[in-house]
Parts: sequence; structure tokens; C-alpha cells
Amino acid sequence: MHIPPTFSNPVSIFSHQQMDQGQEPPPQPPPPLQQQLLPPLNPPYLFTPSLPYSSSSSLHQHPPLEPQLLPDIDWVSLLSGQSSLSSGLSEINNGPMTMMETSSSSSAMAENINRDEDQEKGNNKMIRKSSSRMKKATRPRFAFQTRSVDDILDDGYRWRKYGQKAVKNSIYPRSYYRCTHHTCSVKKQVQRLSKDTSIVVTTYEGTHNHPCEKLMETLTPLLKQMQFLARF
DNA sequence: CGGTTTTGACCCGCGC
DNA sequence: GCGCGGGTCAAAACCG
Repeated sequence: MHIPPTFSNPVSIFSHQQMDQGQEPPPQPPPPLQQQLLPPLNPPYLFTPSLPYSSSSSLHQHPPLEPQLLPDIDWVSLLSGQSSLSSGLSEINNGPMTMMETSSSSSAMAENINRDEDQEKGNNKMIRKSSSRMKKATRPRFAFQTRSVDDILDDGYRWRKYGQKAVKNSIYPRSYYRCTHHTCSVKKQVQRLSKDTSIVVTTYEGTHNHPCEKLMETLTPLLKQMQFLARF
């Protein structure tokens, strides 16, 4: 029996540049929750306040919101990136991102192409393979550390593992996951630090284009109840 | 039986 | 050009 890991105990959040260079991130104190909603200091890697990281943490650590505020929140559109609030956030992420996508071959575009190609049955395997390995472009990507006995954190999304690699200078392998949602191309990497084996480094790449099912399951009855109470 | 995990092979970028 | 390391593919195995 152990305590299931959550995002309420992140050790630190850092840009992926540090991970790409194979360096372990410098130790940082746990960031305040507000800080998690800010972009990291060093571009071009952008912090993606894509749910549920920030929201689940908020749910665990923040006191409940005032009931009268809740009826104005459209959780569905918020979680799917449609609301004014999330568009404000996405403005932070998408502005520079657009420039990066135009300045290099966008991996998001490349993946769309590849997905289209995947659907074409008679395609030459090698052609598809080579096109799927187009030059990597920058996507919204960030990593953070979590102290946990489990490598897999329950973030509310469903993931399918598609690879595992041994990491140089580390006794622990790195695992590669892809979001199982058919329209979503978000990936994540999970790796345990060899320096501090209690810390798991999770790297997210991309932004979910669909709501978090688990979070919605949890929030919907709560929201309804609060909306009911708010009428009095 | 369908979805997920495992794992060896393959591809690509980069440094020398 | 070559070797290395990282990322992905895909067939087989596994599992509920």
C-alpha cells in the first residue's frame, strides 16, 4: 500500500532545454502554484499550462473557490482550450509558437501529415518511416520533477507506451508515452533520476486538444452541486 | 478480442 | 564517413 502519486508534490519545473542536454536540472524549491502558470525563463521552450497539471495541483492545494464565482466558469471549454481564460493562456503559448512553426518545419504539421499517411493503407513503409522522422521542431514542452515511488503519475489522461530506452549515465530507462486520444498528439517522457532515485522527471510535449476525462468526471458533479448552492 | 506493453530494429542528428 | 545517443516503429507478447 502506498500513496498514489499526484501533481500536488512537484519538486521543480524547468524548461526542456536542460533535459535535451542530458543535464539534470538544478535543484529548485517547489514553485508556488501561481508560478506554475508562468512561462519558464529561458525560451524557446514554453511552459504549457495545459491541464491537468496546474488544475489538479490547484485542486489539491487551493481552498475551494467561492461558489458564486463558479457558474461563470465553462469548464468544458476551458479544458478544451476554447474559453477566454484559456485563450488568454494560449496567447502566451501560441504567439511565439506560431513563429517557431513558420520558421521551421512544424512537427505538429508533420505529424498531421504522418497521421494522414498512416491512414492510407497502401503507402510505402519506408516513405512513411522517413517522413515521420522529419526534423524535430519545437513544440510546447516542459518538464518537472515529482517525488514519487511510482514512475507513472495519474494525470487524468490516458497514455500508451510506445518506447523505452536506456539512458546514458543512468541506471533507469526513459519511457515514452503518447496520449491515446485519437485526435491528440501529446507525448510525454518519464525518467527516474539516478542521482536521487525518489525523483521522477516527467516531460510533456504538446498540448492536449481535448478535455481531461478524469478531471471532468470529478468536477462535473461538484460543479453542479455548487451551482445549485449558488442559487441561494 | 481489443487495447496496451515490451523490445529489438531502425532512423536521424550531431560531434569528431 | 563513422559512431553514438536519442527517438520512433512495429511485431509479438501480454492482459483484462
